Amino acid sequence: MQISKRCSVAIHCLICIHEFGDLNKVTSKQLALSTGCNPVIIRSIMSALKKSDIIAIKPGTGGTTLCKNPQKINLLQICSSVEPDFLEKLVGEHTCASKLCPVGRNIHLILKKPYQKIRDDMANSMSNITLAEILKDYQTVISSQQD
Amino acid sequence: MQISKRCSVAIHCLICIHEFGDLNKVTSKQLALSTGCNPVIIRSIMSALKKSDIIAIKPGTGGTTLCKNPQKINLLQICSSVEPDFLEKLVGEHTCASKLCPVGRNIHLILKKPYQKIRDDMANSMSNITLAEILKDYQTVISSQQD
DNA sequence: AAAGATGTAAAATTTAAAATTACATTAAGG
DNA sequence: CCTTAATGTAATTTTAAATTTTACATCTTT
Repeated sequence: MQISKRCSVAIHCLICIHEFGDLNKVTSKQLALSTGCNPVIIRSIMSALKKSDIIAIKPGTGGTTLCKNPQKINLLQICSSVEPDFLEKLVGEHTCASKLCPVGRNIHLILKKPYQKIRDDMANSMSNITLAEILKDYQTVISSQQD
Repeated sequence: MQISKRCSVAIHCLICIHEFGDLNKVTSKQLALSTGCNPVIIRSIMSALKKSDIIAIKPGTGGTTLCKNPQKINLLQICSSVEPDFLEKLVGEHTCASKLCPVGRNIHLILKKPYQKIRDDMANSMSNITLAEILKDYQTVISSQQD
Protein backbone atom coordinates (compact mmCIF):
# COMPACT_ATOMS: atom_id res chain seq x y z
CA MET A 1 0.00 0.00 0.00
CA GLN A 2 2.90 2.36 -0.11
CA ILE A 3 6.42 3.19 -1.08
CA SER A 4 7.96 3.56 2.33
CA LYS A 5 10.84 5.62 3.55
CA ARG A 6 13.11 2.62 2.98
CA CYS A 7 13.37 3.48 -0.70
CA SER A 8 14.34 7.09 -0.02
CA VAL A 9 16.86 5.99 2.57
CA ALA A 10 18.30 3.45 0.12
CA ILE A 11 18.80 6.15 -2.52
CA HIS A 12 20.39 8.41 0.10
CA CYS A 13 22.82 5.63 1.04
CA LEU A 14 23.66 4.81 -2.57
CA ILE A 15 24.57 8.46 -3.20
CA CYS A 16 26.82 8.45 -0.14
CA ILE A 17 28.46 5.21 -1.20
CA HIS A 18 29.11 6.53 -4.69
CA GLU A 19 30.40 9.90 -3.52
CA PHE A 20 32.44 8.90 -0.48
CA GLY A 21 33.12 5.20 -0.98
CA ASP A 22 36.26 5.63 -3.03
CA LEU A 23 38.16 7.61 -0.43
CA ASN A 24 36.54 6.47 2.81
CA LYS A 25 35.11 3.31 4.24
CA VAL A 26 31.33 3.81 4.40
CA THR A 27 29.85 2.04 7.42
CA SER A 28 26.28 1.54 8.59
CA LYS A 29 27.01 3.77 11.55
CA GLN A 30 27.96 6.66 9.28
CA LEU A 31 24.96 6.09 7.04
CA ALA A 32 22.74 6.02 10.13
CA LEU A 33 24.08 9.44 11.12
CA SER A 34 23.69 10.86 7.63
CA THR A 35 20.15 9.54 7.07
CA GLY A 36 18.95 9.98 10.62
CA CYS A 37 17.72 6.45 10.98
CA ASN A 38 18.78 3.50 13.06
CA PRO A 39 21.90 1.49 12.11
CA VAL A 40 19.79 -1.69 12.18
CA ILE A 41 17.48 -0.25 9.52
CA ILE A 42 20.49 0.75 7.46
CA ARG A 43 21.94 -2.74 7.74
CA SER A 44 18.66 -4.32 6.69
CA ILE A 45 18.49 -1.98 3.67
CA MET A 46 22.15 -2.61 2.80
CA SER A 47 21.60 -6.33 3.16
CA ALA A 48 18.69 -6.17 0.69
CA LEU A 49 20.72 -4.13 -1.81
CA LYS A 50 23.52 -6.67 -1.52
CA LYS A 51 21.16 -9.57 -2.28
CA SER A 52 20.18 -7.74 -5.48
CA ASP A 53 23.85 -7.28 -6.44
CA ILE A 54 23.56 -3.52 -6.32
CA ILE A 55 26.26 -3.11 -3.68
CA ALA A 56 29.05 -5.21 -2.22
CA ILE A 57 29.72 -5.22 1.50
CA LYS A 58 33.12 -6.17 2.75
CA PRO A 59 32.44 -8.73 5.45
CA GLY A 60 33.89 -8.48 8.91
CA THR A 61 35.81 -5.26 8.51
CA GLY A 62 33.00 -3.33 6.86
CA GLY A 63 32.77 -0.85 4.00
CA THR A 64 30.40 -0.72 1.07
CA THR A 65 30.81 -0.12 -2.65
CA LEU A 66 28.56 -0.02 -5.69
CA CYS A 67 29.01 -3.09 -7.81
CA LYS A 68 27.19 -1.88 -10.92
CA ASN A 69 27.34 1.10 -13.21
CA PRO A 70 24.87 3.71 -11.85
CA GLN A 71 23.27 3.77 -15.31
CA LYS A 72 22.34 0.14 -14.78
CA ILE A 73 20.68 0.81 -11.41
CA ASN A 74 17.12 2.08 -11.46
CA LEU A 75 14.46 2.94 -8.89
CA LEU A 76 12.44 -0.19 -9.56
CA GLN A 77 15.42 -2.35 -8.66
CA ILE A 78 16.17 -0.32 -5.56
CA CYS A 79 12.60 -0.24 -4.34
CA SER A 80 11.82 -3.89 -5.01
CA SER A 81 15.03 -4.84 -3.25
CA VAL A 82 14.33 -3.01 -0.04
CA GLU A 83 10.57 -3.59 -0.10
CA PRO A 84 9.97 -6.77 -2.07
CA ASP A 85 6.17 -6.63 -2.26
CA PHE A 86 5.73 -2.89 -2.65
CA LEU A 87 3.87 -3.29 -5.94
CA GLU A 88 1.34 -5.63 -4.34
CA LYS A 89 0.86 -3.24 -1.46
CA LEU A 90 0.57 -0.24 -3.74
CA VAL A 91 -3.21 -0.50 -3.92
CA GLY A 92 -5.22 -1.50 -0.88
CA GLU A 93 -8.31 -3.66 -1.06
CA HIS A 94 -11.11 -4.25 1.39
CA THR A 95 -11.38 -7.94 2.15
CA CYS A 96 -14.67 -8.29 4.02
CA ALA A 97 -17.08 -7.61 1.17
CA SER A 98 -20.36 -9.51 1.44
CA LYS A 99 -20.67 -12.77 -0.49
CA LEU A 100 -24.43 -12.14 -0.65
CA CYS A 101 -24.03 -9.14 -2.95
CA PRO A 102 -23.05 -9.79 -6.57
CA VAL A 103 -20.68 -6.84 -6.45
CA GLY A 104 -19.18 -7.89 -3.11
CA ARG A 105 -18.72 -11.44 -4.36
CA ASN A 106 -16.73 -10.33 -7.41
CA ILE A 107 -15.07 -7.06 -6.44
CA HIS A 108 -11.64 -8.61 -5.94
CA LEU A 109 -11.75 -10.20 -9.39
CA ILE A 110 -13.03 -6.99 -10.99
CA LEU A 111 -10.31 -4.82 -9.48
CA LYS A 112 -7.59 -7.22 -10.56
CA LYS A 113 -7.18 -5.94 -14.11
CA PRO A 114 -7.20 -2.16 -13.49
CA TYR A 115 -4.97 -2.51 -10.44
CA GLN A 116 -2.48 -4.68 -12.30
CA LYS A 117 -2.33 -2.02 -15.01
CA ILE A 118 -1.50 0.60 -12.40
CA ARG A 119 1.22 -1.63 -10.95
CA ASP A 120 2.72 -2.28 -14.38
CA ASP A 121 2.73 1.42 -15.25
CA MET A 122 4.30 2.23 -11.91
CA ALA A 123 7.00 -0.39 -12.42
CA ASN A 124 7.70 0.98 -15.86
CA SER A 125 7.87 4.55 -14.60
CA MET A 126 10.31 3.64 -11.85
CA SER A 127 12.51 1.56 -14.10
CA ASN A 128 13.08 4.64 -16.26
CA ILE A 129 14.73 6.59 -13.45
CA THR A 130 18.37 5.63 -12.99
CA LEU A 131 20.77 6.24 -10.14
CA ALA A 132 23.04 7.90 -12.70
CA GLU A 133 20.49 10.68 -13.27
CA ILE A 134 20.08 11.19 -9.55
CA LEU A 135 23.86 11.36 -9.03
CA LYS A 136 24.09 13.92 -11.80
CA ASP A 137 21.42 16.06 -10.14
CA TYR A 138 23.23 15.71 -6.82
CA GLN A 139 26.48 16.93 -8.33
CA THR A 140 24.75 19.86 -9.98
CA VAL A 141 23.23 20.90 -6.66
CA ILE A 142 26.53 20.51 -4.80
CA SER A 143 28.59 22.50 -7.28
CA SER A 144 26.03 25.32 -7.27
CA GLN A 145 26.40 25.53 -3.49
CA GLN A 146 30.17 25.91 -3.67
CA ASP A 147 30.01 29.25 -5.49
CA MET B 1 2.38 6.84 1.30
CA GLN B 2 -0.30 4.61 -0.15
CA ILE B 3 -3.49 4.11 -2.02
CA SER B 4 -5.73 3.00 0.81
CA LYS B 5 -8.76 0.77 0.88
CA ARG B 6 -10.95 3.87 0.51
CA CYS B 7 -10.38 3.89 -3.24
CA SER B 8 -11.37 0.23 -3.61
CA VAL B 9 -14.43 0.78 -1.45
CA ALA B 10 -15.37 3.84 -3.52
CA ILE B 11 -15.23 1.82 -6.74
CA HIS B 12 -17.28 -0.93 -5.11
CA CYS B 13 -19.92 1.61 -4.12
CA LEU B 14 -20.00 3.25 -7.53
CA ILE B 15 -20.64 -0.14 -9.17
CA CYS B 16 -23.51 -0.78 -6.74
CA ILE B 17 -24.96 2.66 -7.36
CA HIS B 18 -24.80 2.18 -11.10
CA GLU B 19 -26.22 -1.35 -11.05
CA PHE B 20 -28.90 -1.02 -8.40
CA GLY B 21 -29.57 2.72 -8.16
CA ASP B 22 -32.18 2.83 -10.91
CA LEU B 23 -34.53 0.32 -9.29
CA ASN B 24 -33.69 0.66 -5.60
CA LYS B 25 -32.68 3.37 -3.21
CA VAL B 26 -29.02 2.79 -2.36
CA THR B 27 -28.25 3.81 1.22
CA SER B 28 -25.04 3.95 3.22
CA LYS B 29 -26.32 1.10 5.37
CA GLN B 30 -26.70 -1.17 2.33
CA LEU B 31 -23.29 -0.15 1.00
CA ALA B 32 -21.80 -0.85 4.42
CA LEU B 33 -23.23 -4.38 4.30
CA SER B 34 -22.05 -4.96 0.75
CA THR B 35 -18.52 -3.63 1.28
CA GLY B 36 -18.12 -4.91 4.82
CA CYS B 37 -17.09 -1.56 6.21
CA ASN B 38 -18.65 0.86 8.62
CA PRO B 39 -21.57 3.12 7.50
CA VAL B 40 -19.63 6.16 8.74
CA ILE B 41 -16.73 5.30 6.45
CA ILE B 42 -19.18 4.85 3.59
CA ARG B 43 -20.75 8.23 4.30
CA SER B 44 -17.36 9.92 4.39
CA ILE B 45 -16.47 8.32 1.05
CA MET B 46 -19.86 9.21 -0.45
CA SER B 47 -19.51 12.74 0.86
CA ALA B 48 -16.14 13.06 -0.88
CA LEU B 49 -17.53 11.72 -4.15
CA LYS B 50 -20.39 14.18 -3.90
CA LYS B 51 -18.03 17.12 -3.46
CA SER B 52 -16.31 16.05 -6.69
CA ASP B 53 -19.66 15.91 -8.51
CA ILE B 54 -19.30 12.21 -9.19
CA ILE B 55 -22.49 11.27 -7.37
CA ALA B 56 -25.60 13.03 -6.11
CA ILE B 57 -27.06 12.20 -2.72
CA LYS B 58 -30.71 12.90 -2.07
CA PRO B 59 -30.72 14.73 1.25
CA GLY B 60 -32.91 13.69 4.15
CA THR B 61 -34.59 10.70 2.61
CA GLY B 62 -31.39 9.20 1.23
CA GLY B 63 -30.48 7.44 -1.99
CA THR B 64 -27.52 7.94 -4.28
CA THR B 65 -27.09 8.23 -8.05
CA LEU B 66 -24.23 8.78 -10.45
CA CYS B 67 -24.30 12.27 -11.86
CA LYS B 68 -21.82 11.74 -14.69
CA ASN B 69 -21.40 9.37 -17.57
CA PRO B 70 -19.20 6.47 -16.33
CA GLN B 71 -16.89 7.14 -19.29
CA LYS B 72 -16.20 10.53 -17.75
CA ILE B 73 -15.30 9.08 -14.36
CA ASN B 74 -11.75 7.77 -13.93
CA LEU B 75 -9.68 6.29 -11.13
CA LEU B 76 -7.66 9.45 -10.61
CA GLN B 77 -10.84 11.42 -9.93
CA ILE B 78 -12.17 8.75 -7.58
CA CYS B 79 -8.95 8.31 -5.69
CA SER B 80 -8.13 11.99 -5.32
CA SER B 81 -11.68 12.60 -4.11
CA VAL B 82 -11.62 10.05 -1.31
CA GLU B 83 -7.95 10.55 -0.46
CA PRO B 84 -7.02 14.09 -1.47
CA ASP B 85 -3.28 13.90 -0.88
CA PHE B 86 -2.66 10.34 -2.01
CA LEU B 87 -0.15 11.43 -4.64
CA GLU B 88 1.90 13.29 -2.06
CA LYS B 89 1.83 10.30 0.25
CA LEU B 90 2.69 7.89 -2.55
CA VAL B 91 6.40 8.10 -1.88
CA GLY B 92 7.69 8.32 1.66
CA GLU B 93 10.69 10.39 2.64
CA HIS B 94 12.89 10.34 5.69
CA THR B 95 12.91 13.74 7.32
CA CYS B 96 15.70 13.57 9.90
CA ALA B 97 18.69 13.48 7.55
CA SER B 98 21.77 15.17 8.95
CA LYS B 99 22.43 18.76 7.92
CA LEU B 100 26.15 18.10 8.45
CA CYS B 101 26.31 15.72 5.49
CA PRO B 102 26.13 17.20 1.97
CA VAL B 103 23.85 14.35 0.92
CA GLY B 104 21.63 14.65 3.99
CA ARG B 105 21.38 18.41 3.52
CA ASN B 106 20.14 18.07 -0.05
CA ILE B 107 18.37 14.73 -0.24
CA HIS B 108 14.89 16.22 -0.16
CA LEU B 109 15.69 18.54 -3.05
CA ILE B 110 17.37 15.75 -5.03
CA LEU B 111 14.43 13.38 -4.68
CA LYS B 112 11.95 16.03 -5.75
CA LYS B 113 12.33 15.58 -9.50
CA PRO B 114 12.31 11.78 -9.75
CA TYR B 115 9.47 11.48 -7.25
CA GLN B 116 7.39 14.06 -9.05
CA LYS B 117 7.87 12.11 -12.27
CA ILE B 118 6.57 8.99 -10.55
CA ARG B 119 3.55 10.90 -9.25
CA ASP B 120 2.81 12.34 -12.66
CA ASP B 121 3.07 8.94 -14.34
CA MET B 122 0.84 7.44 -11.68
CA ALA B 123 -1.76 10.17 -12.14
CA ASN B 124 -1.67 9.63 -15.87
CA SER B 125 -2.02 5.88 -15.52
CA MET B 126 -5.01 6.19 -13.21
CA SER B 127 -6.73 8.78 -15.36
CA ASN B 128 -6.75 6.29 -18.24
CA ILE B 129 -8.90 3.79 -16.35
CA THR B 130 -12.58 4.70 -16.48
CA LEU B 131 -15.51 3.51 -14.41
CA ALA B 132 -17.14 2.53 -17.71
CA GLU B 133 -14.47 -0.12 -18.33
CA ILE B 134 -14.83 -1.47 -14.83
CA LEU B 135 -18.64 -1.65 -15.19
CA LYS B 136 -18.22 -3.52 -18.45
CA ASP B 137 -15.90 -6.04 -16.79
CA TYR B 138 -18.38 -6.43 -13.96
CA GLN B 139 -21.19 -7.20 -16.36
CA THR B 140 -19.06 -9.72 -18.22
CA VAL B 141 -18.26 -11.51 -14.97
CA ILE B 142 -21.90 -11.49 -13.82
CA SER B 143 -23.31 -12.82 -17.08
CA SER B 144 -20.73 -15.61 -17.17
CA GLN B 145 -21.91 -16.67 -13.72
CA GLN B 146 -25.52 -16.94 -14.80
CA ASP B 147 -24.83 -19.80 -17.25
C1' DA C 1 42.08 -13.12 21.15
C1' DA C 2 40.56 -8.15 20.74
C1' DA C 3 38.34 -4.61 18.05
C1' DG C 4 35.14 -3.01 14.94
C1' DA C 5 32.20 -4.17 11.74
C1' DT C 6 27.86 -6.72 9.72
C1' DG C 7 23.61 -10.07 10.28
C1' DT C 8 19.35 -10.83 12.23
C1' DA C 9 15.65 -12.05 15.55
C1' DA C 10 12.47 -10.30 18.84
C1' DA C 11 10.29 -6.83 21.56
C1' DA C 12 8.78 -2.11 22.21
C1' DT C 13 7.39 2.14 20.40
C1' DT C 14 5.31 5.16 17.22
C1' DT C 15 2.28 6.37 13.67
C1' DA C 16 -1.47 6.02 10.55
C1' DA C 17 -5.78 3.95 9.14
C1' DA C 18 -10.22 2.25 10.26
C1' DA C 19 -14.07 1.52 13.25
C1' DT C 20 -17.03 3.08 16.64
C1' DT C 21 -19.76 6.24 19.28
C1' DA C 22 -22.47 10.11 19.61
C1' DC C 23 -25.25 13.55 18.11
C1' DA C 24 -26.87 17.22 14.76
C1' DT C 25 -29.37 17.85 10.49
C1' DT C 26 -32.50 16.90 6.70
C1' DA C 27 -36.98 15.76 4.18
C1' DA C 28 -40.79 12.78 3.33
C1' DG C 29 -45.03 10.53 5.21
C1' DG C 30 -48.57 10.11 8.27
C1' DC D 1 -45.97 19.02 13.09
C1' DC D 2 -43.93 15.18 14.71
C1' DT D 3 -41.99 10.67 13.74
C1' DT D 4 -38.96 8.07 10.93
C1' DA D 5 -35.16 6.96 8.21
C1' DA D 6 -31.67 8.80 6.23
C1' DT D 7 -27.10 11.74 5.76
C1' DG D 8 -23.19 14.85 7.96
C1' DT D 9 -19.49 15.14 10.92
C1' DA D 10 -16.59 15.52 15.15
C1' DA D 11 -14.22 12.94 18.61
C1' DT D 12 -12.64 8.78 20.56
C1' DT D 13 -11.15 4.02 20.50
C1' DT D 14 -9.28 0.22 18.29
C1' DT D 15 -6.42 -2.06 15.08
C1' DA D 16 -2.71 -2.70 12.05
C1' DA D 17 1.63 -1.54 10.12
C1' DA D 18 6.05 0.58 10.11
C1' DT D 19 9.98 1.91 12.67
C1' DT D 20 13.09 1.86 16.39
C1' DT D 21 15.40 -0.33 19.92
C1' DT D 22 17.66 -4.07 22.29
C1' DA D 23 20.33 -7.99 22.23
C1' DC D 24 23.42 -11.08 20.64
C1' DA D 25 25.77 -13.95 16.98
C1' DT D 26 29.23 -13.79 13.40
C1' DC D 27 32.93 -12.34 10.67
C1' DT D 28 37.83 -10.52 9.45
C1' DT D 29 41.81 -7.88 10.15
C1' DT D 30 45.45 -6.70 13.41
